[in-house]
Amino acid sequence: MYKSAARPGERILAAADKLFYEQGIRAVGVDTIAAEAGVSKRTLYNYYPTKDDLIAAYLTARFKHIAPSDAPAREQILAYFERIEAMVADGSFRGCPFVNAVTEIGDRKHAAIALAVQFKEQRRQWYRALLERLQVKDPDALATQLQLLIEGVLATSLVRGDPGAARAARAAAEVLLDAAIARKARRKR
Amino acid sequence: MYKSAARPGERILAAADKLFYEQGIRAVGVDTIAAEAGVSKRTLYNYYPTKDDLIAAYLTARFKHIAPSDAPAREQILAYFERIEAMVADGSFRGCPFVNAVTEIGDRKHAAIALAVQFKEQRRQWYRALLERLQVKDPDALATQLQLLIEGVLATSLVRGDPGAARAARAAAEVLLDAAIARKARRKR
DNA sequence: CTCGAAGTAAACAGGTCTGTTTACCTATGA
DNA sequence: TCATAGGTAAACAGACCTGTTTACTTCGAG
Repeated sequence: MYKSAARPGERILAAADKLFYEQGIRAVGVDTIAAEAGVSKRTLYNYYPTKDDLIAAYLTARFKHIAPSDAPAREQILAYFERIEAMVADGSFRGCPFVNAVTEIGDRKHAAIALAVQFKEQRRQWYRALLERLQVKDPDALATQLQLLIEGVLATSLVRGDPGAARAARAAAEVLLDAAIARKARRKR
Repeated sequence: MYKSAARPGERILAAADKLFYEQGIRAVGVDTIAAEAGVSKRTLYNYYPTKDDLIAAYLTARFKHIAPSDAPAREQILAYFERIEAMVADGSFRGCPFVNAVTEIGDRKHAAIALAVQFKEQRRQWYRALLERLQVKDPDALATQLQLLIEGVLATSLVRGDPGAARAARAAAEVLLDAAIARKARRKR
């Protein structure tokens, strides 16, 4: 039984996602979101009692876990840089939504800040798990370093939409991986 | 002949710098800046005809060239990570003002975006010059990679004010430097 | 002494924002 | 049939924003 393309709640969230990400959280008003969703403001406030709730819902929805894969760990790690490169190349990239939210929000007690911290840590753990499979010496430290490269690519690509940054980061990640694996091998000898 | 602690124009810029950086460009209104500077709004608009002019002046003032130094190149590079670590540790760090401006502004034709791009490129060239002194194989590529680490540290420290990120980045930079120098040495043999 | 530049204080104009309210509509299930 | 849940449309309240204007003050140079 189809009532419309999607339920109001979903359409609102989709509109918020598009507008918040493309234009920024502070730059977009609730009226604009309601119009984009094809929904009255009354309905929007029925689903999300405040704009802050909508912001939190937007980030929560972006908080996707990465599907586990059996592909080689090294390839999975490097593939992430390639995905960013593709997003930058097609012009749809506007930085990391979580970092942007932290920049825009100011209030450190806003739910969005905690979500951002959690998201980054979840990603770091994802790297760490892959690195453990590679049996590098200090997976935790290397995971942090790889994530620093990722963050660097996100920020750099926001400022200057040049896919070259992602390629450079990928190359740097390879150097770090090789160094960690070589050290391990040396230790093994 | 002292008229007051500082000229109105300088006080306005100092107030704008403090408030824009600490709270964000969009979060701070001109009234607040005028009050902080101890200046009437009329005077503020006399010095900076629009808020955008004030934003541009704020970023231009942040656009400092790094003083040339005779210290060893490698130490100069690593010292930058330590400076960031110190800023994060004392709680005064709120991200890179240029990246924040790009995030907050939206309009790609705003003078602030060009300033941000120039600033990042200027920094990259600074690394490149130092790396040339170290005679690494591809100073340009390595400069980009080091800057990615820097950007990563800035973003990560904004989200989570943990000085550990800066230390991890410093360690990663050392690995990249060592790898580039070792490759060079190997090539020399 | 006086004139003009540069400043203050405060109101105002016109716009936008979040959030509320009012009045109306429409489909569905008992 | 008809009550009701859930929706629309549009006005409204109150805050805040950028930028302008008006009227008044202060102070130094000629």
